[in-house]
Parts: sequence; C-alpha cells; structure tokens
Amino acid sequence: MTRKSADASRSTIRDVAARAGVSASTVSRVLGGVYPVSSATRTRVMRAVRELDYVADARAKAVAGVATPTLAFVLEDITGPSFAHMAHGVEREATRLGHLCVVCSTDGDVRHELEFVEMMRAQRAAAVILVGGSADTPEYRERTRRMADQLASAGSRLVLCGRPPLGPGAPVTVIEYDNEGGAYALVAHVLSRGHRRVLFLGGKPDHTTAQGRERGYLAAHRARGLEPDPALLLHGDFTRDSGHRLLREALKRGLEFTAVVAATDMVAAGALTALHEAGLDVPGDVSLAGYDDIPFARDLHPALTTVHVPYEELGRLAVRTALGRTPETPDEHLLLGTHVVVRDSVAAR
Amino acid sequence: MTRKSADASRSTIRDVAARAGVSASTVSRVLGGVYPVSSATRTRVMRAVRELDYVADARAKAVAGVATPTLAFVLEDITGPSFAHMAHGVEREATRLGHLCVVCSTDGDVRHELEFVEMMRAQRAAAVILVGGSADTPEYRERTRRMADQLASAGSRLVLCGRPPLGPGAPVTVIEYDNEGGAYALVAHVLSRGHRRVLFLGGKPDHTTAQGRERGYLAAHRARGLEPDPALLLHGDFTRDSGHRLLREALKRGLEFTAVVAATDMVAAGALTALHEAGLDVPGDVSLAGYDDIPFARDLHPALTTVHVPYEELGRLAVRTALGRTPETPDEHLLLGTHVVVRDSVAAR
DNA sequence: TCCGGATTGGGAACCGGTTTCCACCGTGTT
DNA sequence: AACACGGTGGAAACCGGTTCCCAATCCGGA
Repeated sequence: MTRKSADASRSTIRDVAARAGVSASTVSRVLGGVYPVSSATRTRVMRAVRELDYVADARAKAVAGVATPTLAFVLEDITGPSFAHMAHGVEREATRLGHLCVVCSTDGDVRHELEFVEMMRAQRAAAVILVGGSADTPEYRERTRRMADQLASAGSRLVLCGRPPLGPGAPVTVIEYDNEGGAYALVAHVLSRGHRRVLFLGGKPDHTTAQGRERGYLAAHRARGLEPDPALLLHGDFTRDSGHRLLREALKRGLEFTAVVAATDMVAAGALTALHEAGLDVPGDVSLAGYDDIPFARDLHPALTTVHVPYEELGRLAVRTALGRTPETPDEHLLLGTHVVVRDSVAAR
Repeated sequence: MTRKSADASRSTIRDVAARAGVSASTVSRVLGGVYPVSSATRTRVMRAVRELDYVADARAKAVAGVATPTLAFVLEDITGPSFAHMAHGVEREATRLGHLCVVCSTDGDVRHELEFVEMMRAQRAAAVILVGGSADTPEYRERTRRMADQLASAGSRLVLCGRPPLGPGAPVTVIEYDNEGGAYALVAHVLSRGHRRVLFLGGKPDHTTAQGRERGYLAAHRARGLEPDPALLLHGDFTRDSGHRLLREALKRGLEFTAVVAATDMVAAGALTALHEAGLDVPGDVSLAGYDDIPFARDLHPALTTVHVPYEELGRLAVRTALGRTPETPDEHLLLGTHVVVRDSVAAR
C-alpha cells in the first residue's frame, strides 16, 4: 500500500490536477463548467475526479467567493407542532433554493439566541430567521435591534416570524399571522352559537401572540355589545399542563361558563382532559375551541374547532422574502391571514 | 462619509490590524488567546475589534484548519412527532458540544438524500445522521454502504438511526430501538387482558421497523401457544389516514376482532376516528393500542396505551457516538430498550 | 508559406484566516 | 561591557479553492 492511498482521507484539487496531468486552474475550470476546455482534457480531468472520488471543499469555495449560502433557523423548541411546521416550510424552501439550513433551538434562553446569532454572523449566513412569540419589552427591542444591525452590516438579514416588530428603520423583515383577527372570528363563532360566558385560557400577559389573541376575544365580545366578565380571563402559558391546571382550578372554584376558548390547541388539549376528568361532556356540557390547527386537533374527541394558521407557508415566505432582499432594505412587514375551521367541539347552547 | 465606512459590510482581520497599528498575525494571536501578547497591544487590538464589530470568518478559519465542526441530520419529515423528538435530541447534544447542526428533510426521496450527503461531504461535516426506517433491499444496502465509505474517506462518519444495518465491516454506527421487544410486550399485555382476536395495523411489508413490530406481535401470540388468524394482519403505512382507511374497511368487511394494535400512534389515531365514526366505544367495545408514545397519545380519548420509545435519547446518543469515534472504527451497533406505558385504551375482555 | 485571431491551459495573485520562522528588543548575568 | 535569553511581533508560507493575465498552440485565410 503506497503512502498515496494511505492518506486517502481528503484529496485536494492539486491531487486531481497531478493525476490528470494538468494544472489546478484547469481542474477548477472543468468543474466550474463555463470556461472553454478541450474535450480531451475534460475527459482526463473527470476521470481523475472519479478515481479520487474528489469533492471540492465548500468552505474553501466560500472563502474564494463562490458561496453556498446558509440559512439559519432559530426557534424555542422544534418539538412543538406549530414550530415543526414552520421549520418544515423553511427547510423545504431553503433546499429548493439550494441553500443549506442550520437549525438551533434555544429553549427560550436569550443567551443561546445571542450566541447562535453570533455564530451565524461568523458563518456569513444569508439570513437568520427568528421564530416564535416573545415578550415585547424595551430590552427585547434593543437587543433584537442590535442583532438586526450587526447582521445587516455583515451582509445578511434578520427575519422575525410571529415576533414583535421593532419599530421603523430596523433592517428587519417581520412576518406575522393575524392573531387578533383569528381570535375575533373564532370567538364570534362561539358567541353566535349562543354562549355568553366564555372562559379564555390565555398565555403570558406580556407575550405578543397571547395579547393578540386576547384582544380578539375582547373585540368579538364588544362588537356584539357584550362586556366579558374579567374573571373569565385566565393567564398561563402555551402548554398542555397549563390548560389542564387552569381549567381544573376554575372548575374547583366553581366558576360558571358554557364554553372555553384556549389560546392554543395544546392548551385546549389540557383543558379537554380536565373537562373529561370532571365528568363533563364536550360539547354537550361545555364547548371548547383552540388555536393553531395542529394536526392532532382533529384527533381529539370531539374533533377540535380551532383557527388555522398557515405555519408552513409562513416558513416558506420567510425564506423567500429574506433572500429576495438586499441587506439595505429597511423594515418590511407582512401579515398572513388565518381562518376558523369548524369541527365538533363547539355546540349551540 | 469616507470610502472606508461606506463598505462597512464586512471587515477583515487586516482592517482590524491596520486600525490597531499592528500586523494581522498579532490580531490573530490576540483573538486566538494562547500566544503571549503584551497587554498594551492586546488592549489596542481589542478596541479595534470592538469599534469595527469584527467577527472572524468561520469558513476561512475552517480552511486554515481551525474548524467549527458541523453535524448533519437527515430525516423524512420533521413534522412527524417522533422525528421531531429525535431532531431535538440531536440538536441539543450538538450545540452542547459546540457543533453546528444542519438539517435536511428528504420527503422520502432517495435522490434528495444522496444529494444532501454529497453536500455534507463538501462541507466536511463531522458526521451525518440518517434517521427513520427504510426498506431493507440489496439496493438500499449497496447505496448506503457507498455513502458510508465516501463519508469515512472524507473523515466523517455515517450514523443510522432506526434504519436497517448494513452488515459487518461498513464504517457506520447503527442505533436502533427494540421494535420487536416493545411490540411483544404490548401484545402480551393485550392478550393477558383476555383478547384473542387482535387486529394488527402494520406498515409496509419491507419496512424494517414495521417488520420488527409485526414479529413482536406474532411472537407474543406464539409464546402463549396461539396462532393469530392471518386475516388479522393488515398492511398500510405509518400515517393517520392509513389507520383510518384500514380500520374502516375492516369494519365494512365485517372482520371480527376485540382489540386493535396499531404499528404507530398516528395509525392508532386514525383507527380511533374510524372506531368513533362506527359508533364503537373504546375501550368498551374494542380495545386499542399504539406505538411510539408521542406526546398526544395521552390526549386521545381514551388516553392511548402504547410503547414508549426514547426518541430524544436516541438523538443524543447518535451524536455522542458519532463524534466519539474515529472514521476508522468499524461497524458498531447499539440497541435501546422500549417499554409499555399503560393508559386507558385497553380493557379486560 | 506566413500571419493573425481564436482556443486552450499554465502561473500567480487572491479570498481571509493561522502558524512557522525569525529578527529585534530589553534585561539580567558574569 | 559583552553575551545569552525570554518576551514580542512582523513577514511569509500555507489552507484549498477561483480567477485574472498572458503565453503557447492551432487553425484558417491571404
């Protein structure tokens, strides 16, 4: 066994050149495809490439200016069904466009987020997509604004999906879906079936997604001249456990209501369990609705009436707009529509 | 505005050097941290870095030999709950170890898979993790073997998660979970509750995951001296629709059974819908069990008895073993245990 | 047969870093 | 006062590619 074949680990363009009896430039040109090369030379080079099983180092190409641009996707937890669908949309569109897609979950830790954005800056990523609601604090705006500026000055772009916008002038693309409108339509549907005491299982009070949905709940009431009992507005987070706990406690307190609207399908799932545990029939005794239209919404029993959010489309759109813009484009704001999907969990009263 | 500040897009190490009045080598040394540099110089350099908001280009560093190793994760569809959990495990462990994690979904298309592995070879990824069952054909083995060899010769390693192994000698790490054992335990549980005609909703006949679960089904019967009616073995795929369709047709054909074991929780969800549609009570009239223990299994009504698979742990383990080995390590095979989780969907007969 | 333009392919510079090698400096020793 | 030595930092080579620039060759036409 010669030394040559022993260090088979990685062959360089110069190895290929030597084997084909040409210069490295020629190999590069053959592989590049545009520069005219005689077919005899091309054949020899291609054979050498095949024999050595040569693949050009993408990092070296990137340094030399021929980039395979990368796209970064940051979310809290890929395990959540709606996040997973956005991730899917992002990934599909990115590979369709020939980009690599790197993913990072932060577990909601801001430090992870900052660290990761820094890495993506070093990688010269084409765009960084930040996903998932967040509290809209001044601190959030400042921090995110700084990320946007740094990314922009490094030639890439920040995209915010379902996150609070930063105010005018930030080099950022914001894509949201209509939380308030969807909740409005959903609650209007519930009210139109005759319910008057509708329990709302909301999220964290400073979380913009939760706020939007809560605003929709209130607006739908007021549009009918109703003022909801403040005692019917409960706050937790977007987990199943939260829905379960909130509803069990409400039941124990003897709170009166004929319908429950959950800020999330997950919350609705937890609420449904609590309802079943209490021996209540859904929708016979209490109606229930969710939000997000995750695939499992239709497997619950009864199948859950909810609001459909085009998560996958959101992801696709995020990469399309991110890549279509130059870093200098100022802020841009898109709003995707949502719609109610009526299933079996809301009954007339 | 000078030309200097106009092309603010990306500053190089030489820009920093010029601004600090030192050479590029010195900047590199300050940032690298090990080489002795006087504190005065260090301060000047750090100030220049801050003022220019400089971040070293990770690709250039990689070319120079200081790599931020990348890990690739290939699956069929991130949207499936069990895949999502594996992805989560992989991602968490990878970032914990300081690796970037790029993800690709193939939609089950082999061409995408090959293309992507090629890209990862070009990226000099530290490891490529292939996830999800597959048909175990000679063509599969040959193709995958070739990928493993190419990857190994490029210094990285192929990891197969829940996929058919390749036979001895392939430079590959295989991590599986115990499909047969889990199904055996689950079906044994069902049989012990007095059921004798247990419908099995299986997957594609050449899919190894499906085969393993089916073997467990058969073995559990035979261990009790029972020989299941072949008419009770149905084949479809691992989707909810498949479960729905299969069960509806079985019911229409008048097939007799008192329990249903689905090869997947998703399949079970579809089957449950079909059962409900037929006015059957679960578990009163028919018992039902699934496999995978996806989070929603406990939100079904009744909560689904199923087999827990440690998907997240699987992902973590995949990256740990992938990174722990040198490319020369020959084949390695790990098997993770599974266990039945009893909930409310199986009743005594 | 000789000339000129089109083909073809090599050499070298470059991309943005790291690292080796070496010169220079100030200092302590004898 | 000469010398050896450790601490600093610059020049240059290198990583693995691409591309500019230019020379050699081939071809057809006069």
